[in-house]
Amino acid sequence: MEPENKGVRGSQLKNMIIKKLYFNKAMSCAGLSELFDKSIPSIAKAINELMHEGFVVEDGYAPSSGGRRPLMYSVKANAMYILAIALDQLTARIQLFDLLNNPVADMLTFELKLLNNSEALGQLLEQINIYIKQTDIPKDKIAGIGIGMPGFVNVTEGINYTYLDAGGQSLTEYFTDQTGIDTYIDNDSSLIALAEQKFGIAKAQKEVMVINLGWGIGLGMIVNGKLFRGHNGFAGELSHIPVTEDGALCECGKRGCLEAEASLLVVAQKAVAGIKQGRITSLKYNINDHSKLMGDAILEAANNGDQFAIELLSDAGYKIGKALAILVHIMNPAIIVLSGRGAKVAKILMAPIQQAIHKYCIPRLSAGTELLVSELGFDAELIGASVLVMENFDKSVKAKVSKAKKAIAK
Amino acid sequence: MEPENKGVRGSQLKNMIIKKLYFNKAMSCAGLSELFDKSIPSIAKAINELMHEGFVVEDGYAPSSGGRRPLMYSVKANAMYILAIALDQLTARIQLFDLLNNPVADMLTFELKLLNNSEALGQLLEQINIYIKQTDIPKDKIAGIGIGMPGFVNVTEGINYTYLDAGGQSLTEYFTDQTGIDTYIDNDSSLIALAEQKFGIAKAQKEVMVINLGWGIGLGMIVNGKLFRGHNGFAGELSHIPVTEDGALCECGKRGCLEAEASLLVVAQKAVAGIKQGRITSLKYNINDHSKLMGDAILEAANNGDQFAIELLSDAGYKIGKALAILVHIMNPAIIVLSGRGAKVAKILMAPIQQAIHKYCIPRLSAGTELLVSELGFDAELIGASVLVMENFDKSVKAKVSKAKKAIAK
DNA sequence: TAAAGTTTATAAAAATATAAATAAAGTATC
DNA sequence: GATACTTTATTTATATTTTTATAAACTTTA
Repeated sequence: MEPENKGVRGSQLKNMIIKKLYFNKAMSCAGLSELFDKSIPSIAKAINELMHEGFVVEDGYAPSSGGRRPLMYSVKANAMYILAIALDQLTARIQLFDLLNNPVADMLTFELKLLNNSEALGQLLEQINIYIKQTDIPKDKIAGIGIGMPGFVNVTEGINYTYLDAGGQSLTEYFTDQTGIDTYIDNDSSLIALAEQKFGIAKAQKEVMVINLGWGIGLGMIVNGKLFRGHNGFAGELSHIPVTEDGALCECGKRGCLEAEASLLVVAQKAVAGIKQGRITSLKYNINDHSKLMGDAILEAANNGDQFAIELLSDAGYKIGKALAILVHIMNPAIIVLSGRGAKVAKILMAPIQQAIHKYCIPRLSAGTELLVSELGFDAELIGASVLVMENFDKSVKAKVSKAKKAIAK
Repeated sequence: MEPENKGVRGSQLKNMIIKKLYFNKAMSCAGLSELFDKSIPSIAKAINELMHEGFVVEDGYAPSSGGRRPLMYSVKANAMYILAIALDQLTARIQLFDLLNNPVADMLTFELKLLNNSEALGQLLEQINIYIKQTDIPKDKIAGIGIGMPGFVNVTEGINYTYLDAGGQSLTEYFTDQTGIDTYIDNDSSLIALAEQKFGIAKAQKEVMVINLGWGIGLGMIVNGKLFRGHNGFAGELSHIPVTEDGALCECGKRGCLEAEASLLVVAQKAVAGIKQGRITSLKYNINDHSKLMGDAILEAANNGDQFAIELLSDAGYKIGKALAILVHIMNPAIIVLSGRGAKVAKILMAPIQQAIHKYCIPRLSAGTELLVSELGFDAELIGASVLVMENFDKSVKAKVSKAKKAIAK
C-alpha cells in the first residue's frame, strides 16, 4: 500500500532516531522532539513507522516529572547487528553485537601479524566471511562492519598508512565490496576513546582524553563531544612528547620521548636489564622470552606486589603524568581515562601519574580534570568499533543517495 | 499587510543567511540552498524578504561554471553595525564597523588599566555610551557589542575571572542592560584566532593555532572550524608548558615555563640586564623606563638590525618553537599563525621557530603544518570582536524567544 | 480531596516547504 | 553555428510539517 521509500527526508529522521536510541537506551517522543527540534507529531509518526518496521519497541513509562508520564521507546535489540573487529599488531578479534551491545555469537580470536604481512588483508577477509556465515545471520541484517587497527589511519579515505596496504586502494571500499556490508575503519586508540565516551566511564562527557596504554602509548581525543583527529588525522601523537632532557634515544631520532621512556615495551626492556644486573624480583627472565611476553609478566608481577615491577611501573607512570600535564594545559579536558592493556595496573600507575600532574600543572587546570580508569577494559576497542558503525548510521542514507547520483553521472 | 514576524522558523533561516553573507561576501541562491540543505524556492523567498527589509542586495553575476550564471547576493553594508572593543591590560580601543568590516567612525583609544581598578568597568561603559552617541547611529541598528579582553573568560556565563569584576554579575548582562545592545565577551587570544580564521591568513581553515605574542604568550585554538575553549574554558594555556629543564622561575612556581623564558616582558628584562652588563646595542636603558616601553623598543631595534635585540628575540623564538612542536604533536593543525604585538618582528622570529619545530617534531607532523604571519596585525582583536557578534547572530532569535518564555514562566 | 497546573499524546486545520515542470542563460560538442 | 548539455531561477501543484485545540495522565497546592 505505502511506498517502499518515503524519500531521503523522512528516513533521515528515522535513522537519526535509531542512532539516538542506540546510544541512549530509551527516549520519549517529547524528548526526541526537543532534541531534534521537530514537532511531536513528526516524531510520533516516525516512531510509529519504526515500530511497524521492527526497529523500535515500546519500553514502558518513565517516572513523571510533574505531568503525564512519557511512554519510552527503545531500539529493538535484534533489529540489526553490528560486526566489530579489533586488531592489534599480533591478534585479531571478531565479535557480532546486537543493538544493545550484547554479543550474539562467540568471539573469534586469531593470530594476525600486521607488520610486513602482505597476506594479512586476505586472511582477515576470509575470517570475517567465515564468521558471518557461521552466525547464520543474513548480511542485510548487519548494519555495518567496524574495524579498529593500530597505525596511522586516514578515516575519510579509509586507508591505513602503516599496516594493511591494499595497493593504495581504500580498505573500507575493499571490505565493503568483498563482504557486501558497509565497512568503517579507525585507529585503535580513537575507537577506545569513542567507547569510553559513549558507553564507558566518560559517558556523555564532551572533553575527554583517553590514554591507550599498550606496547606504545596511544591517545584518543574527544573534543566537543566528537572524535578529534587533526588536520591530517595525526592528532594525539603523545608518544613523541619530550618528558626528560637527553633521555633514551627514540626511534624518531629525538631523545626523551614519552614512548622511549615509559611504554610497556620499554618497561619490559628495563626489567630484562635489571634482572641481568641481579635485581631481586619474582620475574623470571628466559633468554628466549619475547619482550612482549615480559611486558605481560610485569603487569602480573606488579599486581602481585613485586617491588621491582612496581618500581619500574611507577617510574613510567610519573613520566606519563608529566606528558599528561602538558596535555591538560593545552586541552583542559574534563576527564582523562586510562585504558588499554596497561589499565589492569592502573591502581599502581594512578598515584605517580596524579602526582606528576599536580606537580607540573597550574592548579586551576589540574583541578578541572579528573583522572579515571577504564571499566570497559579489553572490550573497549570492540565496543568502539561497534560505535563507529552506528556513528555513521544516519549519514549512510544521504551518502548512498549522493554516491548513487555520482555513479549515474558517470 | 504582512505580519511583522513570520515566526522563529522563517527568521532563523534569514539570520543564517545574513550571517553567511557577512562571512562569505557574496553567494547565490543555489549555493545557499546546497549549504543549508533547503530548497531553492525557500532560499529565494528568504532572500527576497531580506532585500525588501534592506539587509541584502544583489551583487552582480558570478562567472558561469558551465550553465546559467548565478545572481549573487551580498549583505548590505549599512544594514546594521557592530561595535567592536579590544582591551589589553592598559589600553582600550572602540571601533564601529559596518557589515563589510569597514570602520564607520574614528577609532577611540583611551587608557584603561584593568589590574586592581574597580572603576574600569564603569569607565568602559561610559566611553561606550559616549562613542555610540557621537556616531549618531541609532542603537537598534547596532547588531551587538563584542569585547575582547585578557584574562580567564567564561564565555557562557559572561564572566572574566581575572579582570573587570562586576561583583559576580555577568559582564555580558551588565553591558547588555546598561547599553540596550546585546553584548558578547571573549578572551583576546581567542578573538584574534577567530579573526584570523574568518578574515585573516587562515581563512576557512578548520584546524588553526594562533599565537598571540604579547607581554605574555597567548594561544587561540580553532578546532574543527570553531573556537575551542576546553571543559572549563582554560584550554590553550601554552604559557606554562616547560621548554627548558630548570629554567627561570615562573610566577606559577614551576621552572622553565614558556612564558618565563620567552615572553616579550622577559625579553625586555633580559635586555635591561644585558645593557647593565655593558652589551653593545642601540637600545638605551633609562632607569625610569617601564619594561613594557623597553619591550616596544626591542621590537623597533630588532627591525632596525640591532644585533643584541635580534639575539634576544631569536632565543625567545627558539623556545616558542619548542612549545609549538609539542602543540603540533597534540593538535596536528593545518596552520599556525603568529599574531599579536610581536607579529611585527615575525620575520626575525620565523627562522628560529621553524628550526625548533623541525628539530622537535617528527617529520610527518611538521610537514602537515604551515607557519604563517598575521596580516591583520593589530586590527585582529577588533575584527575578532566583530566576528564574535556575528557568530552569535543566528542564535539570538531562538535564544531570545526561549529567554522570553522563561521570563514569562516566572 | 478537589482544583489548578504540568507534561505528554492525538487529531484536526493551517502554514510551510519541496518536487516537478518550465523557462532562462550560459557552455561544450560536433 | 546549430544542437545538446549544464546550471540557475521561477511557478505551480503536491507533500510535509507545524500550530492549534483537545484530551489524557499525573503532580502539586489550597
